[in-house]
Amino acid sequence: MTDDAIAAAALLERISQLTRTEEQNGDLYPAQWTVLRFLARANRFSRNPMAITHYMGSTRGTVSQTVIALERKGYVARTPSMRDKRSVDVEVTESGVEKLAADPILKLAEEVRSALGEQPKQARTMLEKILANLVAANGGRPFGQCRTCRHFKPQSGTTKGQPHHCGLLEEDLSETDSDAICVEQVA
Amino acid sequence: MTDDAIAAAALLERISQLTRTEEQNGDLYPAQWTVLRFLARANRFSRNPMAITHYMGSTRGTVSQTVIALERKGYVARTPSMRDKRSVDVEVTESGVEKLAADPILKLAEEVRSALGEQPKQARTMLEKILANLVAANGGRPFGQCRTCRHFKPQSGTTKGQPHHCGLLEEDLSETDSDAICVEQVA
DNA sequence: CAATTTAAGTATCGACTCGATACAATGTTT
DNA sequence: AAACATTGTATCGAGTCGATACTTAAATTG
Repeated sequence: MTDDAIAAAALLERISQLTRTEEQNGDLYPAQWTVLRFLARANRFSRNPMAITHYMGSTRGTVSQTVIALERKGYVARTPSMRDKRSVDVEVTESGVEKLAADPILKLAEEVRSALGEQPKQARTMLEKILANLVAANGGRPFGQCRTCRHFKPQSGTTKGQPHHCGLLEEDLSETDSDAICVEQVA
Repeated sequence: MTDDAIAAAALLERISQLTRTEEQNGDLYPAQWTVLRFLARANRFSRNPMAITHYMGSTRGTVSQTVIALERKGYVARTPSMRDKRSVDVEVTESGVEKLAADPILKLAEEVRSALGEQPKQARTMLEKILANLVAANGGRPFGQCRTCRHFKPQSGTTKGQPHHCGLLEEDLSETDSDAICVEQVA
């Protein structure tokens, strides 16, 4: 009865193993791809080493090294944070954006599409559920879209400029930030 | 339209990343778990470094090191192969079997089960399709069950002892070997 | 408000991963 | 018998990863 679940877990492992070794063909390592990808999708409150650490379930030391390696390769830039002088803002450079156009994850997405035909939505829903459970079981953070957060306060169309607001950080939110994923997001 | 496929690929990546870091809590590294797990499921023609290399999509050198590390830790034993003097048979020891009882993949299986309720079969089927595509696209080997192979020749119940036979390797097959996965398996 | 505690980031260590290369020994072809 | 291919190992360099120690800055507490 639990056979299917174990088989599914084993398949998940093998798919990730094979994808991982494929990712290694290039000048970026798997962990570096993960960080670059994350930074491209994260809002401005989340583009720092600590948020990356929470996202990856890793440790500060490891993430620090990975970010330094990415900076050395020219794909990200680090600048001291204004909000918190202990912290560092990590931004994807133009070179990094170009690199992401050849993200190996796109190849995996192609496999998913050709394997599942026109129903990749089911796969997405299924994997989202598994991830949610995994995160909940390990005290991790969901990193959902800012717009779907409990602290997200949309403002009426009467105000121009920065229409939305975060009730937790007490900061205004651009449309871009609202669409991106956030460390602090709570459903 | 391709959004769901990309999202699914990203979820696959994140699930594997988080699972991976969890696996590291113990005296075995992710690659070592993969090898130990594989050896426990592989038939006798597949319990050698070269088969492991094909399974993981890795290289001989890397696998060699991982197997040596596992031997040092006492979870596998290496003996020269009779069939091919260049080759080495790698067997899981009793200690290795005990270790596998605490396989972290069982925890992932638990997440899959609790996330998907009583329909983990759909997840299994879906992931099997994705893996098949991934393997086909990269010239890898499927590592299916020996019994489902093109070269598998079941013998009638009249003969006792070794009832089945492999037409490729011209070797008799026990029930255990027939149920296990094989490097040479072809659908 | 000063003292203590907590948090963010970095540096370093040791074991491991991983591709690449080189090499020895054995199999396979020709 | 000679040329070629395959299996496994050793070694190198860059990276990963948890652990530990340390610095600086923020948050708590008295």
